[in-house]
Amino acid sequence: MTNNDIEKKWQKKWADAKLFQSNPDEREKLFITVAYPYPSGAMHIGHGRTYTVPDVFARFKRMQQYNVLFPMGWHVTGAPVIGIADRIQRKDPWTMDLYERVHKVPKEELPKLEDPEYIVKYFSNEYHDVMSDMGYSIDWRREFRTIDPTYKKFITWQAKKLKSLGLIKQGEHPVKYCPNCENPVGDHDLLEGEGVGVNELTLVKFKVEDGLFIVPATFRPETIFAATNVWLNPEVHYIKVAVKSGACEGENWIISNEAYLNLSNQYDIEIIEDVDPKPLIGNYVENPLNGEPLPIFPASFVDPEYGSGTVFSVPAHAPADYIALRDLKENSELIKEYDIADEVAKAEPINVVTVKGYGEFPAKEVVERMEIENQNDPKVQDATDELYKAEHSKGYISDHIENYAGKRVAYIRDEIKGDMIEAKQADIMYDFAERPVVCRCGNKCVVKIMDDQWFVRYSDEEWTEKTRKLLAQENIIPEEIRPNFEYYIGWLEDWAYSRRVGLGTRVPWDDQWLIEPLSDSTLYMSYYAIAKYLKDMNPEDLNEAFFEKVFLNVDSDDIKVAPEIVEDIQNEFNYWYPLDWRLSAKDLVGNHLSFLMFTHAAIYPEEKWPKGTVVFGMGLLEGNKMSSSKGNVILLSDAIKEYSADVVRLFLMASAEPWQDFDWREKEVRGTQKRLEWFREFAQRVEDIKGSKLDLSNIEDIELTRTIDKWMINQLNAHIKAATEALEVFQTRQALQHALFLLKKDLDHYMYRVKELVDNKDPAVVYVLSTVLNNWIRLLAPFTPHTSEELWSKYGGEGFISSAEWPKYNEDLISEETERSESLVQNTVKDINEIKNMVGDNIEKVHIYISPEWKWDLYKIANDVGKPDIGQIMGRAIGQKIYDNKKEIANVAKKISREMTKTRYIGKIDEATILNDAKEFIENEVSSEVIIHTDDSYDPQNKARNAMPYKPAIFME
RNA sequence: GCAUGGGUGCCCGAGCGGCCAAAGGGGGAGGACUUAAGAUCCUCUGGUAUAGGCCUUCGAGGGUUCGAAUCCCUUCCCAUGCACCA
Repeated sequence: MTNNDIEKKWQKKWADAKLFQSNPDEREKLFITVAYPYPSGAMHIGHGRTYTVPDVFARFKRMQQYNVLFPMGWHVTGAPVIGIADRIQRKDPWTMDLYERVHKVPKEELPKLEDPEYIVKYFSNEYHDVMSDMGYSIDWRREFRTIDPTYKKFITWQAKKLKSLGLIKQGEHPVKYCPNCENPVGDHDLLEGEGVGVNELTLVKFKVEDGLFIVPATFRPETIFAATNVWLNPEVHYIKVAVKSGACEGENWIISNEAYLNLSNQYDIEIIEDVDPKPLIGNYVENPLNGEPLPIFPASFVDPEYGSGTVFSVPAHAPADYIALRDLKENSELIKEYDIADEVAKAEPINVVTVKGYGEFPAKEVVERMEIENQNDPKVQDATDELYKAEHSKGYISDHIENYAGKRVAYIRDEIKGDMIEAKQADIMYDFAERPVVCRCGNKCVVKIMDDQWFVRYSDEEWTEKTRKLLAQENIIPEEIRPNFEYYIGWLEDWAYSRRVGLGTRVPWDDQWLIEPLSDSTLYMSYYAIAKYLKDMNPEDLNEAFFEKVFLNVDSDDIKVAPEIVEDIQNEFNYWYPLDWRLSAKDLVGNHLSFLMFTHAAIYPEEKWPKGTVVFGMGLLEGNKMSSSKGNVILLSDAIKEYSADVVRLFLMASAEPWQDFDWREKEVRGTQKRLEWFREFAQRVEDIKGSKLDLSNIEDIELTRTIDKWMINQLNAHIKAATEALEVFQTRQALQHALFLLKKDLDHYMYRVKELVDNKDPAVVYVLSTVLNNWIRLLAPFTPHTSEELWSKYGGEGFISSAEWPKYNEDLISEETERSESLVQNTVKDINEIKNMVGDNIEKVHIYISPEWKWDLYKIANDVGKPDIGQIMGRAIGQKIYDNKKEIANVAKKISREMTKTRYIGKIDEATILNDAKEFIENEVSSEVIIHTDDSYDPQNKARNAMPYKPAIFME
């Protein structure tokens, strides 16, 4: 039988025994969930880690005899699969290749992926199968997809509930939008411009004449104080538009024809006529902030696509403006053409921002330092980036600017913007941070303001406060990310609740919209508790009254489900809730995990609030970021075939703590595999050593006398303790360090120490090894359940190991004294060999001198004093008359003072017995005869006086 | 830029006031076993030292302390997130 076969065998046995089907009972419950996957591709080892952590924890808690519920569902709502299906339909080569080669979809299945619903069905089935192959202890009766009619009913209730609480409202919001498709577009729908942000710009109104404005857009409204002129590009097609409604109603603006596309999606504007820029050049506009007249100049760098296609010039602080002005001053032809000689001559940079490291005109400095040739030099962008960054982070408004002087640029910007909007001197517009942004249909995208969008009001103060309280009561693992949660909960603005495209549930009161997919995943852990009942019910019966009763115990005449069934369902919910642990990836802290907290805080009473959150790190593959789209992944199903589920689980759990990034390195996975094989062989070896059938449920108890045997049991107990404590807080790596690696190291050491006894079936050794194995199989069961089941059944364990009792440690069997005894032996061997190396090897006898009683007394005194204070130690030692040679006491006290910073005092240990116990071993290790002295009757070189507690003196001859 | 986390030996990574020249793995060197290879086990892997010692090291600089990889300040560098979406 291969390992894969063995694993399959146990998975079937677990399923047949319904081992992981959890129902309410008398035991203490534990409810753990992990963010359900969005199955748009095959499961890879990164996902493997995510779902193995809760399984390990669930199995651990189950062995501690908790009633554990670990369910799973499929988040299939959202837009990505729509795009994927579309690309498959178009036979987009990159997508086809990705799904055939990376996700390994069989050729005959591939065409079927044209249907988005088929995609999620296909991959959620794939996930289900791989999760089973991994041996996850999931209660599959509660499995669902988020487009199941019953689930949609649940979401409908949730939506209405939030709305009735006043937490959903309608509003406006800028989105990436394709005018051709007439739809908002997500990043995955773009051909170009993925990840490009939408920036908020200030549209500043420079008056040309009453009611007519040139409206340049800027990131830096504070620089308006230093404007010297306005730029128009003579080669650009400008138009005049009328604003038909809103705060700017009745105004006419001059913008570029290209800007119209974007701006018309944000303002209610209408084109009046074309505008020839040339006659405008040389005319004046009015600076809204200070009423200064500013001339209009020509510039070729003005991009008609960005903002409004016009620019106001700040030569002191904007490199492009500085160069454009310099170019213009040198271009007599242009000056003549537009007859602007006086104006150009007068135009000089004006300072507005003071920034450390720069003088009065930073733009001039940067341009000159970078040796920028002219306004079309690509280095202009670098110069701009540098200066914008510096002025934003370190700049202050200069002293001559009224009202704002001395304020930090970073803080004052929004204030200036707000003041100007209030005074109708400016307004807001949005534009992309980078271009181009192209929809998959091939058209350029714009920023559109959607004004009938629904929002969840996460900005609501009262709600935020309640959520903060929820957070404060929660366990967060790792604790370090709690500040992140605090930050996000405070920072979250209103969240767009509705979308136009994708799979999902309709907004109940406005069915042109779908509920945004992150918003249908904020309360669904409750659904797991009851999913097994709902599966076979008529969705039409699941009205709001039903959910109100089940979750909130609100009575109603409208409930259509039979009362006794409702009661069962309600009881089950009340049994499992609140959720004990929620697990999810790091990148969901700022949205999903926070939303979950918000929603629970809003809908449920405090006793139903979640109790713990665990956040995951990411996965690396041989040191590189894992990414399906780049093909840099290993599918979990392949890894299972190659190494077996237990090896994959073991590696994923051992290589990093859940919240750290793990790195899948083939070499180390092989190492893990060998380790597990070693463990299987070890079990067999114990039986071989025993020489008869090993029966783990019937280990003959015997009294241990040898130090080394006690030491091994001591180590076992210490490792059980450490592993247990680590697992309680999800430290899978730490737990495995003890439960596998360090325990193995100790066992290796033990076997080495007792190698002479192993052949004689020494009863103490057999007892120790059987006890170790008995505990060890159980210790590893959460991590390698299949291997543990196999060994457990093979060597006489009772029942399934999955429900066996978690090893208990005996605190009395863990003592520092025992630990120190063995290190005394080890250190002595080490010291002897070290000296031997230096002295040469014509050594026949090694004499070991043990520290006399009075030195132990002195050590104790030194320890009581607690500081290397020789005077005080001496005083007490003499007072207690521990020894009559004061000079010798002083010498030793000095040594102890130094030593005690390195070796902690744990009380006296019986060094004579310990060393005599290990005499044979030491002799073997140092290949000489060893004589252990408790006095200095034979001490030709006067070495015995070097003997110190925990460190015997050594003499060789 | 803002927020959070982090910089440790050849590499990955633990440690977070004194048992720290620093766990554990990987890699490397040597040894045992074996006809040999592999597997396994043992030892070593900062420098130096003919009696168990000494010296230097935990991004850089400064400080607190009898004592700092660990605490405080300054500084440099790296990772992640910053939203309409899984």
